[in-house]
Amino acid sequence: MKLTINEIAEIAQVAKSTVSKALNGQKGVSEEKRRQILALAAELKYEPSASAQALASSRTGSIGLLIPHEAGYSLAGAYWSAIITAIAEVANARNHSLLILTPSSGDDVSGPVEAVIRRRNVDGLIIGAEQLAPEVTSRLVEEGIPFVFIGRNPRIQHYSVDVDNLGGSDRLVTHLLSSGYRKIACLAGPEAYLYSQERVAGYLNALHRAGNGWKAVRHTGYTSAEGREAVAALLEEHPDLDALYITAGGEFLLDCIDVLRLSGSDPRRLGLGAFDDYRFFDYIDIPICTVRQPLKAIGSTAASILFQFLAGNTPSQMNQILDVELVLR
Amino acid sequence: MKLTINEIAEIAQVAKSTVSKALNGQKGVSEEKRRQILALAAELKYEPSASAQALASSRTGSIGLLIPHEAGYSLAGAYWSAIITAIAEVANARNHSLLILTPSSGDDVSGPVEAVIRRRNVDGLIIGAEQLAPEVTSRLVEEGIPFVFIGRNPRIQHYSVDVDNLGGSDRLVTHLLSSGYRKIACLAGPEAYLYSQERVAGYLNALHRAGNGWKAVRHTGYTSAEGREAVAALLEEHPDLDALYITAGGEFLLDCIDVLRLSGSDPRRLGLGAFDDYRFFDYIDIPICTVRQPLKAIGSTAASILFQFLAGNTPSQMNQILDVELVLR
DNA sequence: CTGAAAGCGCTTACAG
DNA sequence: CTGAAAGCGCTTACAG
Repeated sequence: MKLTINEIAEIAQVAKSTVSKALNGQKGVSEEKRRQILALAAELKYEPSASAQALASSRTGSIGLLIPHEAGYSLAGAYWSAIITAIAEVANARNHSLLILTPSSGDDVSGPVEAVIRRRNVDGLIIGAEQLAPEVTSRLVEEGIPFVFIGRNPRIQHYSVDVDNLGGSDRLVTHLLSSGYRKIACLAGPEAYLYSQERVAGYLNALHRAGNGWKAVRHTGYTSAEGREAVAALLEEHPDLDALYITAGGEFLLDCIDVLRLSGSDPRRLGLGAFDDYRFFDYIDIPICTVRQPLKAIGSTAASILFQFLAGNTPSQMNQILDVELVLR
Repeated sequence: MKLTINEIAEIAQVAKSTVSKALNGQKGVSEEKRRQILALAAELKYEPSASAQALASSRTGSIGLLIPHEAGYSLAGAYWSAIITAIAEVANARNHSLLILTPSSGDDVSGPVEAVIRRRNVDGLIIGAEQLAPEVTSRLVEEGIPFVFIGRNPRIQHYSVDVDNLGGSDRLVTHLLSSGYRKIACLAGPEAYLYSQERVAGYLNALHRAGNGWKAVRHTGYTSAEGREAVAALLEEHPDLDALYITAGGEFLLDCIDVLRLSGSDPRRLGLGAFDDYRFFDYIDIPICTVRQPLKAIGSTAASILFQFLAGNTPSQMNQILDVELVLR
């Protein structure tokens, strides 16, 4: 049968409340009894029942990662995969479980959030921030469920971990300029996303600083069809462009390369830049410079901030901005 | 405050046991009361507390996915990422949460398993099967915690979802043969892994059926260093090989391609085959034929089998083998 | 069909 | 410091 706190109490000849205090490191137990009880629990390999503890203390011992469904489109699987691993590592170290929450296909993120609020099955949430409606997070605030953003949301001020989109973009475009390209067009993700805006701003900054007058920006959604159309349009409007900076990576980038190839223009002649790095870029026949995001650090930083909240502390900084790395090819 | 079954009972003017039965679809409630209670609960958006339900019923309402840490090496992030998504989808549909379990770095899989046994925080487990020690799963069996394998384990007979490694391998090598290659070497993963053995067997089958006498097999671990060394050794021992079949994909494959390039031999002249497909193979300058695994189906099938167990049913088939798809380039 | 009661395994005031 | 008791929000025999 399951080993409970009652057995421990009986064997140790103390009240179970004493066992509970000893195990949880609370004051009100003599050092001697504490040692005895701790030793006994270790010997018997006792661990408390997660659900009993959760019910009694109203802390579940688990945190949730809420992945917006659309994330699958814009980001390669590698993105969330690396982040999950990093979060799991931190959660492990803190003796917490990691719940993966994701809307049923077709639904938005409010479903899982409402479920979490009602079922009370996590102590806090890490949330992919883009495309989140303010109503959703205000529910979380009402209910006192702490959460941390990965990325930021233009409509919601909240604690977040993000990367230096502006600086990374600026440095990448500066590199393209220093490589001799002068007509660098920018293909960006949805205009509503903060990181799209920032990456475009970095692009414009770099051009401005270099005194480069030629510019062309186009926003697009992340579906294959939209991306292809956008590249085609850019090529048509600016047949003289000599470089293309795409503010996203993954599958989306591959779609763009497809169109470049089909257009008859030789992509190898074009300067190519992208945000998000993949090792396989080393293996394709087109040199492409990228900005690499510190995925593991994003995950572990977000988790650490959440655990600060759970411990009752408020982080000093609202937005944690992590550095990115330029990968030149 | 939290809306509980007591409030529902009070408003509906019935006992809370009646509410519980109505909500859980148990018999012993008049149709009329059931309708009333269900309507009230829906109106008030009542959902039971996960921890209270777990404690009282000793079912947690969540399942766990146990990812062996080493998986990160041998398989690209895409592998588990796709599987997680598929499992989450099924768990969602069944109103269950998905817990991600992974050993702390450096540890093996027994840590999370023992934690699950003691803390009782999942109803069942989906486990990456390779490299699992029989002692670990026998603990699960003792404790009555149901589990399903993804992949199979040579030392443990258990319910599993796997892909047709043998057939896929056979078909791929047969294709290489029909393309005119005659000296096809096979670089396989660790010999202890069942899928390595099966993929090699498929390779040998294809050669044998074609009456092709030339063969060369080498096993290797999945670290970058081991992989590189193995390719180099293969090239040295068999300078006349005209094709290479690598029974794994992802980062490992990229390491192998590195060595081929460095060796001075032109990889474009070589027939190249691999197990596991990635879209970016379309973009590298070496044509490479692959076997594509149905990742989503692996995840959702494993989850379905687990839920069958949880419902008290035993699947008719012990090993579910899913078809793979050849991708020719 | 209906409801009062006990119990799941903990935590947390509270009294001694 | 120590322990008896109540309570967390459910489920599940059990009696009516």
